Formats: sequence, C-alpha cells, structure tokens
Amino acid sequence: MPGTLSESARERLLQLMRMLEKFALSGEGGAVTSTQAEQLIGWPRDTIRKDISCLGGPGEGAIGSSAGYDPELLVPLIKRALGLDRRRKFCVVGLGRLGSAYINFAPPELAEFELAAGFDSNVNRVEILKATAPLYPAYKMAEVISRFGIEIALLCVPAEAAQAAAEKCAAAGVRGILNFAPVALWLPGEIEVRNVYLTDELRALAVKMKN
Amino acid sequence: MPGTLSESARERLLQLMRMLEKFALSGEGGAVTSTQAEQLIGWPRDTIRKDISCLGGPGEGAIGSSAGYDPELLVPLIKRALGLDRRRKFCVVGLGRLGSAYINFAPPELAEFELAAGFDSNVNRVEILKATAPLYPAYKMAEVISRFGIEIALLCVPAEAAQAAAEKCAAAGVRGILNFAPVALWLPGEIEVRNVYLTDELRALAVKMKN
DNA sequence: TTTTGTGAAGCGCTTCACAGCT
DNA sequence: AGCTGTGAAGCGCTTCACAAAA
Repeated sequence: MPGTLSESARERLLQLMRMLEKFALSGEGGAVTSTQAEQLIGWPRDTIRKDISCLGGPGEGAIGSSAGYDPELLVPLIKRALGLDRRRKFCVVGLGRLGSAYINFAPPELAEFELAAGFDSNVNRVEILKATAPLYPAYKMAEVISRFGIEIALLCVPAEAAQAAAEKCAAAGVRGILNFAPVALWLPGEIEVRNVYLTDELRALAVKMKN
Repeated sequence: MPGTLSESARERLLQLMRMLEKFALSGEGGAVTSTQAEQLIGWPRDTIRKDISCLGGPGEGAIGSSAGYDPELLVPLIKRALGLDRRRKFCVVGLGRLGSAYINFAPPELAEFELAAGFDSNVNRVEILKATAPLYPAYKMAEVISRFGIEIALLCVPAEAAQAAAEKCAAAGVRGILNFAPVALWLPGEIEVRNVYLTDELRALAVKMKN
C-alpha cells in the first residue's frame, strides 16, 4: 500500500539505497535481486520486497522484473519516498576540533547536502581556518542562515553553549539539528534533533555486544 | 516477564537511564514517576512502566512505590539489564582531526568506558599530541590491545585505511567497533559494528524532517 | 486522588504462501 | 529453476483497563 512506510521500513530502505549506490558504481551494471540484497544488508527478502512494493506510484506497474531490481530505477524511487530528492544546505556551528573536522566535508556520493557556512564565536578561528565553505563570526548566524536558506545545523559547540546556539539556529529558520554536544536540547516540536553523542554510541554498541 | 526486552525497549531504557542520571545529580533526590518520565523522554507512561516491569528479578517485589521510582535503585537495574554494569576499555585508532577530538574524551557521567590507548601510523602525531591516555604507533596495536584487554575501537582513520585497520583490531581481540569512516566494514559476525557516518546521520535527520 | 503493576485486547509489522511471469 | 508482487496469516509490541496500594 503506497504512502505508508513504517519507521523500520524507512531505515531498511536507507540501508538498501546505500548498498545499491555502492553496487551501481562498482561496475556491475546489472540488476539486484532481493536475495542478493538480503545477503548484503541482512534483512529478509520478503520484507525487502514488501518495502519496495510500497514505493510504487499508482498504476505505474512493476518496479522490478523477474531479473531483479534496476538500481538506476530503484534509487530515485527510494529517494523520492524518503524525501531525499531535494538538495539541502547545512552549516557547522562551532569550529573546534570536531567542527573543523567537518568543515571540509564533501559527501562522496552525489551530494544531496551542501555545506553552506561555518560559524564560530572566536574570530581568529574564522579567519585562520581554511574550508570549502565561507566561515563567519557567530554574530552573523541569524543573517547568514536565513539569507542562504540553510535548513540543517551541525552543532559542534561545547556543552555549555549548546542550548543557546540551538535556539539561535531555530530562530533563524533551521529545521533540523545534528547535535554533537553532550546535552539534551529543549526546542519547539517542529525542529528535528538528532543526537550524536559518543557516550550514547558507546553504550548502544556495548548493549549490542551483549555480555 | 523478565528476560525479554525488545530492541525498542532497550532503546527506551537507555534514554530513561540518561534522564534519570541527569535528574539524580541535578539535586532533587526524590522519586520519578512514569508520568514525569513521559514528559521528559516522550514515550507513553504505560510503555515505560511495562519496560521497567521487565527488569524485576524473580520475586524481588516492587521496583517502584506509589511515590514513583527511585533513580538510585532503578539506574543500576537498567544497567544490569543492558549489560552496562561492567567497565569496558576502548581505544582510538587514527588521530587525525576527528580522532584527536576524541582522545581527550572523558565521559562526564560515571565512566563505564575507559579510554585506554590511541594509535596512529604517523609517529610524529603520536609524539606531539597530548592526551589523558597513552598513545602508540600503529604497529603496536595488536600487542597493546590484547595486553590491556581493550574491547572497543573508535575507528577514525581515512576511508582507504578503514578495512585494514578494522581487521587488525578484530584480530587483536576487539569485540565492537564504532566506525567513523565512510565505508561499510566486512568483518566476522561476532564483531559488532556501529557506523557513525555523517552522510547517514544527515539523511536520517532529513527523513525525519519529512517534506 | 495519585501512583505501580499486569493480564488482555488491539494493532501494526513481518512472514508466509502462492499466483503470475521470464 | 529463478524472480516479483501481494493478500492473508501469524506474532510481537503497544495500549488499554483495572486491581492494589499509599
């Protein structure tokens, strides 16, 4: 049934898409079957087929053939379904060790994300660091974010400064925040926050490691 | 029913634990009710209570009272259930911008993880960088990892070097890898791998941001 | 009245099984 | 034989509703 994609289905499709992209540019132009996909990403083939069947537009007929799925056809469908078919601008807030590690980041795959700016309250850093994107002092955040239509912020400031910086981002129009600071952010509900905090990652890993 | 914790239940308990720790050291020594927890972490109170009820040892009686749950009692129970009641050593492999950002990392909460070593193939970096943990040249990885019983590796090397480095870790006895390099690792099944890759995080965030 | 704790109902996702096709 | 696509069954998690206690 098109239109309904569970949380888990979206996650599987994300993995599938990544795998298909790798597969496509690794030479082999052919189709990918659900059986192959099962071996590569680990989910049952039936589940994968069901997920894919949810992507179909109304009355567009089959997505795959009995030879399998064509990555060239499937990847765009997944992107559309996941809302990844649009370019989004993001910025890095806080250019310490972590922030400056990301400031030269250019996603190797077809860039659906564009690094549009970097900010730091320390003017020295802004002037010294080299980056592919323009760097600005922190007081220009609101202006730059709204002028360029930046939608996502990578929050790399120290924990003490995180909440205030996040609020500035939100007020300026940012709609999603990747929070690398070890604090929980309290923001209006329409802002999506995703925490990337080392302790949590370590814990999640340890939990999976079982005993 | 003790013993059965779904994937999602474990994730909720992880969040709950984090919240309880914050709550406990923020002064207020009192109990936390499921209603408060609902407001703080967002999951329905019934679900939270069910999750907690799964923690109970056999015949130990109630975990909470009608005043709520005592963090001092609950947090250890959660840690035990999630296998986080044991100290684990980890190391940082690759001391570039990202790796060196983590080399001074000391988790603010009661450290259930101990940074035991850092490695880099560039001997200069090893000698120049300052860190709370000892740093070694890469060729000593196998020896140091097994000598100290390091269980987890933070893989911060460039993409080209990731697979080889991961294999060295695995061979030396590491049982979990936090992979910051933008490549999928192929490792024996008993090694847990958790990818922390910026593009994936951005995508996941964008998906949640909907339209 | 608030709370926890829990059996049972409800519901959504996964899995099965099979039809149709190459 | 393989493959996709899909209704239906199965099952697991969440939610409900209520008992018991403070």
